Amino acid sequence: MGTAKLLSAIHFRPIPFIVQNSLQKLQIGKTQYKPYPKSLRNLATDLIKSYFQKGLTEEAHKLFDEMSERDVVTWTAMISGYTSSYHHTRAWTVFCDMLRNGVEPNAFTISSVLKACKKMKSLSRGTLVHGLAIKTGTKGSLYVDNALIDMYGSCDSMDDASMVFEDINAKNCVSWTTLIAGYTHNGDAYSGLQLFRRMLLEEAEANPFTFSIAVRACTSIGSDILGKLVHAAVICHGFESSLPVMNSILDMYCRCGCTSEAKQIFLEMSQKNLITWNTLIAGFERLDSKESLYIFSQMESDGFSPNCFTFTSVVAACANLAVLYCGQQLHGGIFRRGLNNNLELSNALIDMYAKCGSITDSHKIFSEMSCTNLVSWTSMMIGYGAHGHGKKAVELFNEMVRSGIKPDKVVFMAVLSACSHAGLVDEGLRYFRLMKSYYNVTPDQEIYVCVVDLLGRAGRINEAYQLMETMPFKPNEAAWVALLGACEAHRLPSTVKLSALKVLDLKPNRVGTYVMLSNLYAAVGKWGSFANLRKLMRGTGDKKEAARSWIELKNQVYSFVVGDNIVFQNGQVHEVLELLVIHMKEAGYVPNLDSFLHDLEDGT
DNA sequence: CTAGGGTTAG
Repeated sequence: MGTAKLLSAIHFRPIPFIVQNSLQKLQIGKTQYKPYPKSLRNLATDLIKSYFQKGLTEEAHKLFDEMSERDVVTWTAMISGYTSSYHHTRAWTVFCDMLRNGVEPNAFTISSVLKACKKMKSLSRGTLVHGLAIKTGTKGSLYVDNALIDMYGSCDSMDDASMVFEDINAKNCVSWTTLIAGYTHNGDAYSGLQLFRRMLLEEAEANPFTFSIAVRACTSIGSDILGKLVHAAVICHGFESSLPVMNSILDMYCRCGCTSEAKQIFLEMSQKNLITWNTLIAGFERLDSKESLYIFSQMESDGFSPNCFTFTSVVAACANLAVLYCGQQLHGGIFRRGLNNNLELSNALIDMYAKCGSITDSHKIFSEMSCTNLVSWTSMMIGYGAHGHGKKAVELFNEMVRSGIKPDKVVFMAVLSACSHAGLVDEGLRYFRLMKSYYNVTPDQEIYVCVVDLLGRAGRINEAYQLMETMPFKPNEAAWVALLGACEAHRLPSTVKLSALKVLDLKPNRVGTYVMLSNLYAAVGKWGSFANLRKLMRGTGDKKEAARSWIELKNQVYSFVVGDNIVFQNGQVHEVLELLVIHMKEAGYVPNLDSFLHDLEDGT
């Protein structure tokens, strides 16, 4: 019976005992023909491999258990099967069993188990295997050495990775690429690029893999200048035809903010795939959300079908633009395509609905998710915070902790900001203390700014100022801006002046600060200082953009600034705005017209 | 039976 035939027979309905029968039948010939046992094992190994490829790990395990004779190849097939199907710990267990059974590992085994160590991020086990590789003489095989580089690189041990690399006398392309990737993934992209340069100088053979990781290194540094150099090298080596390489170049230009370069590359690319479109759409979501929606419509008319990556970006674009109707339409498309179970996409939808003002829809998505992660909870809490439901955000935090998810820095920023906007000062301060003492998260500068804001908004300016003095950082611009806003809101002219001057010291061109300060001078009748400051402001060359508001009405977004005659744009918009003003007055809102008057005098 | 690369969220 041929292997192929046997394999196809069990393809759809794997029944191990049938296989076992077949194997036993084959064993009849064992006494007559010596080579049979070996081919028998080969056949079983082929089966194991085939089971793993189909994702049938249990079947592979059963067959392995039923085998009377196993050689290195069989053991290795199990190890590499488990490793490539994300059962790293089981791969390790099999490896240990193998050693206990007295089977000596070969180069195949060692590189497979090193991959498992890499996935487990276990430096201790990886180092153990390194020693074993030396003992068994398998170190020296390029496969083993390259796997060692990769393992050390993934376990944040770049010195060891580099040592193994330098020890190889016949380095190949994989050796170079793996080490470059190691540096880049460890946040040391400069060393990665330095190595890449050395590689080109030594005229080692580079392939598309090498170039895409080099481009990625430039992206993580955020340097389009280096990126352009690598791009030139790509052209010199004739890898412009490689789609992965061009996709990473496109990503690099997007993330470095080079809008026109990104567009040009995209237009010039002779072949594009879904990843190409997704990269461009994701890039423009960050740079120009409106444009990313336009690109999305082009993609569909170009015959590409969006996947969850695509939708995640365009949903985020809707969140940035606060266009609810558009977001709802996308949500419909997501549902039709059955993508509504994707974790990242659901997280983006939570954020979108919250930013578009529909917090109930955010919660509906959140509550219907089959699995959630830290980001899901955080998005929901940020949504509640922005809608003024500080209590709900805090409740959610406690529920999250109870469900066994460990909070990180961003969650605490969400809690603190929610407390700040809901006036839950003491609650916020309690979490700030627990953050260090109980959750073991070290507060950074951004967290301190949140707490300054928390105290400031509540009018506890002195405490806010004290915290700024005692925090382990020199107060940055953001901290002073938070204090400045608080002082202004609580009408404390002397502290406004102090903090405004501090902000100007740290960021001389911040026009908003000049505006606040000049309004302050005007309020106390110091017209001379007021005029001086306004003059200074013009000298900064940084113009304050007029504050823009917008309203979405019947699938159309209308934006306007002070003084726009909205009746001309659309009578209905005007009506809606009038209604809003009535509601606001009913709710007791008294507009602050202090600064408004001065702006009129200034003629702006 | 063995090694390296391209797109997603707070």
